[in-house]
Amino acid sequence: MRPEERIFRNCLASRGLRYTPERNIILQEAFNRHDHFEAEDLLYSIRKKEKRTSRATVYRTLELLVQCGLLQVVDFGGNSHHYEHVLGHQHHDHLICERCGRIIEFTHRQLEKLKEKVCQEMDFDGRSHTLKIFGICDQCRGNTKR
Amino acid sequence: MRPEERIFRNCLASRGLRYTPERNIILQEAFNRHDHFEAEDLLYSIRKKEKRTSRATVYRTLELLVQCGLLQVVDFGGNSHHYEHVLGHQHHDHLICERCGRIIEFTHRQLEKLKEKVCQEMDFDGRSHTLKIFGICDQCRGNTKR
DNA sequence: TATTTATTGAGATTGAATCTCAATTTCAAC
DNA sequence: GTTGAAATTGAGATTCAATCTCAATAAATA
Ligand SMILES: [Mn+2]
Ligand SMILES: [Mn+2]
Ligand SMILES: [Zn+2]
Ligand SMILES: [Zn+2]
Repeated sequence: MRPEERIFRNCLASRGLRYTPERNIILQEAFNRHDHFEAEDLLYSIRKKEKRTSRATVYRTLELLVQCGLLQVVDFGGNSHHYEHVLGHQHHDHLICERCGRIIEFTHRQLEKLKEKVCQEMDFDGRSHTLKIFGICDQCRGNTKR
Repeated sequence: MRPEERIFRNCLASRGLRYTPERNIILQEAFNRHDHFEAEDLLYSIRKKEKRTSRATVYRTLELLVQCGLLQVVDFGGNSHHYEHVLGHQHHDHLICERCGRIIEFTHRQLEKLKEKVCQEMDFDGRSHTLKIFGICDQCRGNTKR
């Protein structure tokens, strides 16, 4: 059994909820993807495969997947939420190209330290963070520096 | 003349646009505030003072104020945009208390350096960034550490 | 004054997200 | 395998911020 399925089953069971066919379809579709995606996209993909699932169930299930720690909402400033995998991905932040919209992931160990320092100085109990850097990606600059 | 008014007038003039009474009211109201605010709040405040202004004009004018560099959109993850002053405020980032919703501003000079480093390593021309740290504020922890 | 151009506002529209509730499914107990 | 309680689903209604439409109005210009 795929690890995400086991986790989802366990999480649901521990809350007295059921692993239904609809939830299975949505889980599969969410983990077939390997980029950031939107709820409406997911719904569209599922319907294209003639698997009928309601919009309400998609939204409800994505919320459950977030609660179970399998997915995460990530906000790129548009008018809709985006989701990404948590399972199998370490924490990372994002570069966002303002010209082509490309999203590039990165991690930087110093950022974690800096976060600790800021929290200490501000007497804040920081639990999580998001850093987004907006600019122009290398492709859009035609691979010329600056 | 208040500096924000001069800037707004100049910016509008340079684009062949007019400084109207409605735009004046909205500018004033936006700069009376000294925290993060939403378009609907602003509209409500204006109407409470019996100054009739349409929702469309408020949204349109806020957009102009952003384009003129007087305001900035800042996203706290809710379902609506928030605005904050740019004029008279240096760049800063935000701590967001997940219990009481309080927004705390901070600046940290190392963050700018780190951003430069990340951009260099990733071959990305970074123009701006936002860092949000989510957690629990000192007040919500009852002023006890951790 | 006449003409052009920008602006406004009431209301319609969009679109993501949520809600409602009757019908259906699931599961455990008998 | 029948029964009943509890969870789940889906079609469609609803919400809400934000945007759009377009006729009426105001301001600038000739
Ligand atoms: Mn990501
Ligand atoms: Mn701020
Ligand atoms: Zn790009
Ligand atoms: Zn707090």
